Amino acid sequence: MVSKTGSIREIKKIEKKQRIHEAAIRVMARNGYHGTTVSQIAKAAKVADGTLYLYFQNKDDLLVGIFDEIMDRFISEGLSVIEEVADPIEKLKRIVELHLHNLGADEDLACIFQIELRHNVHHMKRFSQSKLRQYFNIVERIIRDAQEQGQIRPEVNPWITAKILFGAVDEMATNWVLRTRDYSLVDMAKPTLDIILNGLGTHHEEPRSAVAIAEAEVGDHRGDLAAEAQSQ
Amino acid sequence: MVSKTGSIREIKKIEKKQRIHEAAIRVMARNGYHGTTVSQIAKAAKVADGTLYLYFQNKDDLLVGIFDEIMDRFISEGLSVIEEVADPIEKLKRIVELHLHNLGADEDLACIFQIELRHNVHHMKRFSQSKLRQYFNIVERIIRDAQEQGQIRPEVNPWITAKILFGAVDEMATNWVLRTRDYSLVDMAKPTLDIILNGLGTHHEEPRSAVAIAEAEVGDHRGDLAAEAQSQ
Amino acid sequence: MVSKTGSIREIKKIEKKQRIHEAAIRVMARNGYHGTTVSQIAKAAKVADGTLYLYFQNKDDLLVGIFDEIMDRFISEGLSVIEEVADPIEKLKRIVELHLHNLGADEDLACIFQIELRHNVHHMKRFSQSKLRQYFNIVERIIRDAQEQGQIRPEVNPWITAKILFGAVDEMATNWVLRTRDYSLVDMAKPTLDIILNGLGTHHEEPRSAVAIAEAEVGDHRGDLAAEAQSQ
Amino acid sequence: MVSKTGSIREIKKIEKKQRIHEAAIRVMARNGYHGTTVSQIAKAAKVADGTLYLYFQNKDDLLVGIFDEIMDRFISEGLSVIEEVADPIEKLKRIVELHLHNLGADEDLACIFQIELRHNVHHMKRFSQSKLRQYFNIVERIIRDAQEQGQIRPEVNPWITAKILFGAVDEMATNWVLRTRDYSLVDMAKPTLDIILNGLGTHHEEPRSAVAIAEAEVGDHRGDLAAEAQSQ
DNA sequence: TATGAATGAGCTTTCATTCAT
DNA sequence: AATGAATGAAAGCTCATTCAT
Repeated sequence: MVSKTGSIREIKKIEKKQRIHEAAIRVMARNGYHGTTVSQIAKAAKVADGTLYLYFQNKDDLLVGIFDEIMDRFISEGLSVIEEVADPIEKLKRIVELHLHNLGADEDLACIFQIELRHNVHHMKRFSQSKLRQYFNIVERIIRDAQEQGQIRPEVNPWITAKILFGAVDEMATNWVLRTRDYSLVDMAKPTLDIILNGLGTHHEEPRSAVAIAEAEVGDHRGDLAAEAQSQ
Repeated sequence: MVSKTGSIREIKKIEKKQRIHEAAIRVMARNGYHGTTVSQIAKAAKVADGTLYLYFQNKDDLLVGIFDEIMDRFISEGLSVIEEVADPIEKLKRIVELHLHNLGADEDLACIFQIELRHNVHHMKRFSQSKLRQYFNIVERIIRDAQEQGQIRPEVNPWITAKILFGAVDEMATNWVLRTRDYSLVDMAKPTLDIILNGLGTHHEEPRSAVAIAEAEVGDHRGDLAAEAQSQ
Repeated sequence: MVSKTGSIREIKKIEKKQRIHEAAIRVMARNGYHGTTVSQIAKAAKVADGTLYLYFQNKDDLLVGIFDEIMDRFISEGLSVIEEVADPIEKLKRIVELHLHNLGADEDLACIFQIELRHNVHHMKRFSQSKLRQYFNIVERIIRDAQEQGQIRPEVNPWITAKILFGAVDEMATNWVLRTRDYSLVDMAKPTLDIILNGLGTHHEEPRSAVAIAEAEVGDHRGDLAAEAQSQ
Repeated sequence: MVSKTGSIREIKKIEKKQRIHEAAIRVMARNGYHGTTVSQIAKAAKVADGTLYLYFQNKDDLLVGIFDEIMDRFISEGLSVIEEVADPIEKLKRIVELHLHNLGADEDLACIFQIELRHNVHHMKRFSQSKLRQYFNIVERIIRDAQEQGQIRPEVNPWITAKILFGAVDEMATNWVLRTRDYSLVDMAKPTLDIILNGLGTHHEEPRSAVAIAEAEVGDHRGDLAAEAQSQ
């Protein structure tokens, strides 16, 4: 009576949970949270309606689960990425690029993350607390480090700065989702970083930040970008 | 067949429409769009359920109507505000301040604007098009003017810049709504503008904006957000 | 204070009642009783919604009023028509022709009469009693006369006979309404009468009834009719 | 994913659909289509309101389903009945008898069939097309056969004849429903057939049908309808 | 573990009718 | 007599959730 294949079953269980997650993301990205029925998700995941309730408490819990999964992945990826470099400014760059890269790589996921997860105050609060707060804490830590190293003006508030950075990046992502994704989201990282990091910089020491220099390398692509932006 | 009291009735009609709008904002701010029933709105507006449908096609149209009303007010106010000054940088500052002032003055309105109006892709698209596009066009226009006058670096993309500015301000507003509004929203205008305008600026003329200097005076209380916010 | 124009007002009142009747027939013929709102009728009659209730107790009463009006007209016309001839068989012919002529002359009226007035048991009962009973009584009386004069077999039951005649004529009318009225309804009178009167006749005295002879005069039109019928 | 008890469930499903049909017929016969709520039908069928929608798309589809079911049964019964005899006239007699027998055996069904299924033009059209057309085609075919065998006058139009026959039978049925069914409906078959078949006949071979002779035996009780009807 | 038929609360919306003007 | 804005009861339908199999 003792299950000898416990671990295999465990894997299958995780697989099925994952399958339901994936299905939910696909269906909800197209129909929205309230426009999607539990039956639709079940059908897309190729399980029975009732089976969903073996893995999730209710429809809402499913959405929350998706959020937590996304955030866990984002954070662990973010942590490993910033470990690769020592320079705080470079860390910020990498985080923003990863953020936009991840969303830009999965349109449905981006749609869920930018819109469906925020469909009411309750979700928004949950969204802005817990996991997202970790994200902000990491960013704030880096900003403080940069301030200590004289790369960012000492007088700016790290919390506000993190908000501004996130807000700008978030707006880029949302806009990309709503614009039927007809341009590369990750390409928005550089111009965004240019402006904000420049705004944060201590310009008297070094008139142009490392970012600005890196940006300068992009060179003539800027014209493309501007053209693209205006063609929307 | 002709109404003798046409004008009076017309006024009453507008008043009632306004009353329903107000009621909807109050109730939806607390319960969310899907958590609010038409009956609840009707009761809050002190009209019968059916009366709502004399003024709005359906529940969704009611939300759309609120959005249009808000945006019309914001835009007309914004236009009159930027006419008062000639300097483009000053115009941007005033717009941001007005934006945060308006939302900060009505918590329920801010909640509707920041969250409920965006509860699905359909609304988001409507939100980002039409009226909001006017808003962006105005901001872009000012940015271009500032570039021509040498106040903003010529190489930044006005479209992206407008997005960044809006994203930062929007994030400030959303955060304020989710944080149970325990600090002054409009006070977020200055630090936000400081960073972004600084990032946009041609730093050789004026190394530090007046805002940055004012900010610097606040000193070292940066750890405490509320203090920071209120100290502005 | 005494109305000197009482009679004129009375006329206007009747006119308005008539106008509402007409409007109701037009609108209901297209949308059906339940598919038509009181407002639609009011608008078509160019009166306010509330005005309808000055002339009718409720929506149902309006339909009943239409029925009574139609029947009164049909019966009075029928009575005057049968007075013009003495022969009972000829009377029956004239009644059937009048019946189909009246309905065939007004498509909307036919639609109301054949379908909307019968939309539930309650109306059907009212329909088959009162006014329609007068109609049947007249037909039965003529059938009895024809039996006394040896034109119709004495053993047939006048009540059943009247039902059969009405049923056949009624089916013709209903079919015409449903078939988008692409043929002449009154043309159905002769072949219908041919079969039924022939079935009622005392064929040993006169192998062909007067009707059959009259019908023979139609001659070659029969081919047209058959062709038309089959083309449906 | 595969149901092990598929066949049993399938049977139960059909049974439940049937149960809902029955319930709908009972309730609608008393209250009419518009006078009956979905909840009433569900309660009568002893299922939940929502269960109805697992078997029918909407309230209207339920009515349509009933119609199709009735017609399928009528037509298959009709086909088997007319195969039992070779004589076309006898076939017509049997069809009419079956028609009135079926309706006369279930008062509620008759009520639905004669009245509720025809409650607006849309239903009438659906009623007169599709299934009912099959019925008419069968009757027309028999009439043509009878014409070829010299039993029905060659000059009568089969289409019109079928309409007259149906109209007469239909009126009998409707009248029976409205008359609180205080006599036997199937007894109306003989006198109806007597008149119409006599009207269609080629009277030189057999001056009087067997039906007419049988009818003649009833004698002089013709004043009393019930007696007449029951004496058949 | 998995199923999916069944549930029934709860929603939006309609519209005949009223009544203050 | 005429108006038409306001009413609110009432209905059809959906769908998250349950539970017998």
